[in-house]
Amino acid sequence: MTSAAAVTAPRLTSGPLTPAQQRIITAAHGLFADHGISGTSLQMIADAIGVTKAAVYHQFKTKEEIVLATASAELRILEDAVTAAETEPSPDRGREVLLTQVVDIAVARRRRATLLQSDPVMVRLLAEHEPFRQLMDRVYSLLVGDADGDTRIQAAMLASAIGAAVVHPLVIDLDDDVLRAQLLSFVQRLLLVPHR
Amino acid sequence: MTSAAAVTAPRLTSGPLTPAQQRIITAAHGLFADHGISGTSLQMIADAIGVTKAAVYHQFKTKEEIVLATASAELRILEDAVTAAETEPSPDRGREVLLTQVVDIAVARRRRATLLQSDPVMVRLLAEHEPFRQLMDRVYSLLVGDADGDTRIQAAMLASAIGAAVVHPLVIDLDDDVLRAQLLSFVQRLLLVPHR
Amino acid sequence: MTSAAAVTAPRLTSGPLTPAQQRIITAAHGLFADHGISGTSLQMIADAIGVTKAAVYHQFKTKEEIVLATASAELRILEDAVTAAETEPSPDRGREVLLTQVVDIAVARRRRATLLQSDPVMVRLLAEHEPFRQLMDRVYSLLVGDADGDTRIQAAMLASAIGAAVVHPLVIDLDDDVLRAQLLSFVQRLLLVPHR
Amino acid sequence: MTSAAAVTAPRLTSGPLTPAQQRIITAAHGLFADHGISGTSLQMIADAIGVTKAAVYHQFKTKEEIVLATASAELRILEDAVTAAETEPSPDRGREVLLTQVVDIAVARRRRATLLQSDPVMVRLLAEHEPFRQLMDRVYSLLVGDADGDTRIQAAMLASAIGAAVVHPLVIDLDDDVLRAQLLSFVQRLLLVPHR
DNA sequence: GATGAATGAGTGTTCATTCAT
DNA sequence: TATGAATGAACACTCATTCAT
Repeated sequence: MTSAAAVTAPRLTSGPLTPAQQRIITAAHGLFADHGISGTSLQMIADAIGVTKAAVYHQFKTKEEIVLATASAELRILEDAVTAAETEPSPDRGREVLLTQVVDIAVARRRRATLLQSDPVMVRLLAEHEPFRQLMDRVYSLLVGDADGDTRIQAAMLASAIGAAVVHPLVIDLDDDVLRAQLLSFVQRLLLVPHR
Repeated sequence: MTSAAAVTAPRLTSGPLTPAQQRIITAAHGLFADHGISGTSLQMIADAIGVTKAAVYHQFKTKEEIVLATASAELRILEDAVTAAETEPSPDRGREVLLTQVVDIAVARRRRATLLQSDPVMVRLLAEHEPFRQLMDRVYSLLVGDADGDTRIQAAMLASAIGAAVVHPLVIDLDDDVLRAQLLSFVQRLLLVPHR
Repeated sequence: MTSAAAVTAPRLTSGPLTPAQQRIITAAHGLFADHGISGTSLQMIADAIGVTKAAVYHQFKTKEEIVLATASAELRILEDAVTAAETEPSPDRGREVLLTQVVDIAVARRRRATLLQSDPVMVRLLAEHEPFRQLMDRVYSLLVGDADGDTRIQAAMLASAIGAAVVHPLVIDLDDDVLRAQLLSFVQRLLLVPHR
Repeated sequence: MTSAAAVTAPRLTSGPLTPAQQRIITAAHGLFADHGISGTSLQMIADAIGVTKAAVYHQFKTKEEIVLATASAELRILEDAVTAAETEPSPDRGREVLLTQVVDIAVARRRRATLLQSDPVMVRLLAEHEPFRQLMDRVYSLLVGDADGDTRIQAAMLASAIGAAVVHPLVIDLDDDVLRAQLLSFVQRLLLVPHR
């Protein structure tokens, strides 16, 4: 059932990026994370990779397209995790698999990942773009499923908390492996241990 | 000890705001939350309250001052909670008092609160401004104390979870009381359940 | 009947222009006539009157607004002629009065007038803006009335001849009075000589 | 005499256009008529025929060359009419033949023809390019010849009026044959019937 | 307290054009 | 023949900010 959904779910993006496009979105992503999307100009992106603004525009028709491409690059990784989780037989296992993978992704990508959750421009874009909405629907469906109210909220909080926690000042200089282990332990404790 | 710090800690802002200033930062805060700080122009703020740009400049010398004022308004509430927590005799009690209050604040103010954590402009401002840094030091000191890595991650998770969870799509339409109860439960489980 | 229409007909523009706005549209009109509307940049307009682009934008929100204002200035004169013609008791007299006045206007303003008929940007603007469309309806109603195809062509010839002739290279250096007399003669012969 | 001039007059353009070039100037002409020359970009032209900008540049070295080519295509038809008129023995007959043909051309090509008279870019180009100037000299020589002042102006006005009238809103949906017949009748009446 | 006018530097985007392939 | 990548200059427009009134 869950696996059936995975089969028909549309992928996020049109095609692979050219090396030139890759360089642009890599630079853009870093700048977006540092200055916010609105605070990042195309001039800054162009300067960062040593080309002209017009050259950037040759690869992407608009700034929005660049933003979308950075989001896609990030979300494609999440999509794979979701697809994997959807093949799990039980909702509980699916939820656990997804959160475990989310921890991995969040820790591994740290700073970059935050962009997706926090920047208002990105939030609006994700809310408006159908493929993104569909992916988030699948995520929520996995997290929430047929769970009761308490479990729903806890799953949502956990997902958010993981994303936000990995960039928190208190842990910013922590080793990746230590952080990942700790987070996984938290997830299991909070998700699985029944709440008295 | 903790209370001693509170005595000498400098307050966040110069003085109370005039009604005209209040109207400006109220409008600004809403716009910042919607479009980000970089994405909000003084023209938008002026339009939102029906005055001219120059009138806004009459109240605040720069845009940064407006941003600072919106942050101060939010953080002053947090400061009171911190000050209260610092008077508690035991670190454990202090932490609990702080978290309980923070949950209350976060739930009550919901959307507005995110701004402080997420917007890159705000993050930079908070990192650069001494009074903000001192307040955050007090917060972390209360949460973490002289703790090891595990506890730090715990605290980061707590802070992040509270901040992020209250604006999560899955809980955005939840009743305030339900959300507050859930968050408190979440906090307690993270704090109390021993970690093997 | 005709006069009744005049009473209710809406005027073309909102209000009188400030001196600063006047300077802008005067300069703009000349540049539009020389380089076309698309061929005239706001930089050119700003340079022509010795201010910055931003100063121009302080007076008019968009380039289109400037174009509209130049059109309005020109058409307001036409509107007065139309209003006068509409008070004439007989359609024939109304037509004659209008054409006589239009000849005067066209000759007096010469180059500037062409802009309205020829520039594709202006043509589109006039076609889209309701007040302009209404004025042209009144003009055509006066010229054509409930006439058949022949008369329509006659009217089109008249309007075109006047508009086009005044800027024709062969007459461009002609004395105003001579040109006006010729045009009037032309108009009368088109109108009076019966068509077999 | 008039015919002698025709023999030595240089033709307008270098040579016949390749099919690829034809497709380009056909598309360009339509776009020029709709958006003006300044308002038409090479990208628009390339898109209109489904090739790349660079492909267009492979056929024409500059945008000006495209504009020139569209003008040439139009003016070559006029040139034939002029050449025919120049073989007429009497100036009066020459004038009549020319205007008759101009009516035919103007009606048959309608919208496209206006471009030549109205667009400021085209006007400048025609004024600067020697072959165009020579053709216009021949036209004016035919129209004006040794005529007196009145006839000169009338002929000029007629020529202009015909060009402008065929695209006038009042006649835009009229049948070509009806329009042509009417215009011819006007021309004969105004040109030949003596003015009392 | 507030306004209108102005500015210099920037925004995202498009321009005509070139050139290696 | 045609393309894709690139560029410098320009485009319309907005920015935060200043200042005389």
